[in-house]
Amino acid sequence: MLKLGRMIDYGVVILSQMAHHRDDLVTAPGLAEATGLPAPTVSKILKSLAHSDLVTSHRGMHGGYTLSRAPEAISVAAILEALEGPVALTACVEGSDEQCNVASLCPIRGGWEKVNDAIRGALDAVSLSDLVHGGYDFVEPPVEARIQAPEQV
Amino acid sequence: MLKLGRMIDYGVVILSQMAHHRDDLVTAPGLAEATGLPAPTVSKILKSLAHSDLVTSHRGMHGGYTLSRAPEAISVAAILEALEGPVALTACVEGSDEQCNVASLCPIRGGWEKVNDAIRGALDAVSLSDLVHGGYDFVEPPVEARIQAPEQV
DNA sequence: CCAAACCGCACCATTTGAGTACGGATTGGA
DNA sequence: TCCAATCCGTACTCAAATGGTGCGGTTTGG
Repeated sequence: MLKLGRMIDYGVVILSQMAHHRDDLVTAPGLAEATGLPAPTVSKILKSLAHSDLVTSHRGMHGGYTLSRAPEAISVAAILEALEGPVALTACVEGSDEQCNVASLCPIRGGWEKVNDAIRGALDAVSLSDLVHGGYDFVEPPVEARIQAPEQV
Repeated sequence: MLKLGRMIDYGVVILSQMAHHRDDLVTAPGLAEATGLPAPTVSKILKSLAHSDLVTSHRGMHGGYTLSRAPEAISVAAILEALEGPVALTACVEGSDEQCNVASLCPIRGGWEKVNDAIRGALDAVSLSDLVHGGYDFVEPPVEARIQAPEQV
């Protein structure tokens, strides 16, 4: 499967939305309404993004968030690491000493890092603006048309 | 994080072990003992691998498994798909119609497939023999030295 | 006819992740 | 001076996916 969490997806949606208000200061509730995502979740994601300096937060009464960099300078890898930590395919790979008990006999560990790297590279090559495809004007849909309605069936 | 399940890891260990007994017919319990992985799990994994024709099963009394192809011809992507299904980073990507309720406003969907593809490519470029690194002779460790002991603290 | 192996399902438990809630800190305006 | 809007951070709960196990069945060789 190799699926990544929903947060990443949300993050991209939020960021792409922000990319269209590049100069404005957008608030978390505002983004929630604009995207149709649940407000607390949006807030949570924005905080994580702020920690990685993908967005800048402004506190106080007329606070909000702005993009820290141009959309072209934000890679999928960066978003991924901001929201779910570094890429680590298996337990063996990252900063684990004896996590992988099979590791002693596991000649593969080094190999995984290779795969790990290949994927990170692929992820790093795609930017936010690549995702929104450039020249796509983000048709503002009627807000009430898409409440969250998380899952069905 | 983008981590993939333990099954993949186990699968690679098992397959690499099999690669060293290319001509022999190895049994599931035998592999379990050789790798230190729990026997039922090994059996389960082998069954999945057999479904994808990565290994061939031989039933009956002196049954067992053999590799179906050369280790160089087995990609990480193949193993991944055998054990955890196709690569699908987000809910939007694969065969979902209205799964992604945000999809109507989501100009990103096409973009994800691009990322998806990049990753699949990266995964496809690494073969089993790349992982075991060739020329690594898989030092047979003392069996009792490594029970599973999944996690600690 | 029996034993050794694979087969396939269904089941349980643990872990992970998503989502929520609440109290706190900061800033600008009334 | 006070208040309201906003971000901040932690902790908690709930649900779903994952890993792991068990059991009855089928095949095949001795």
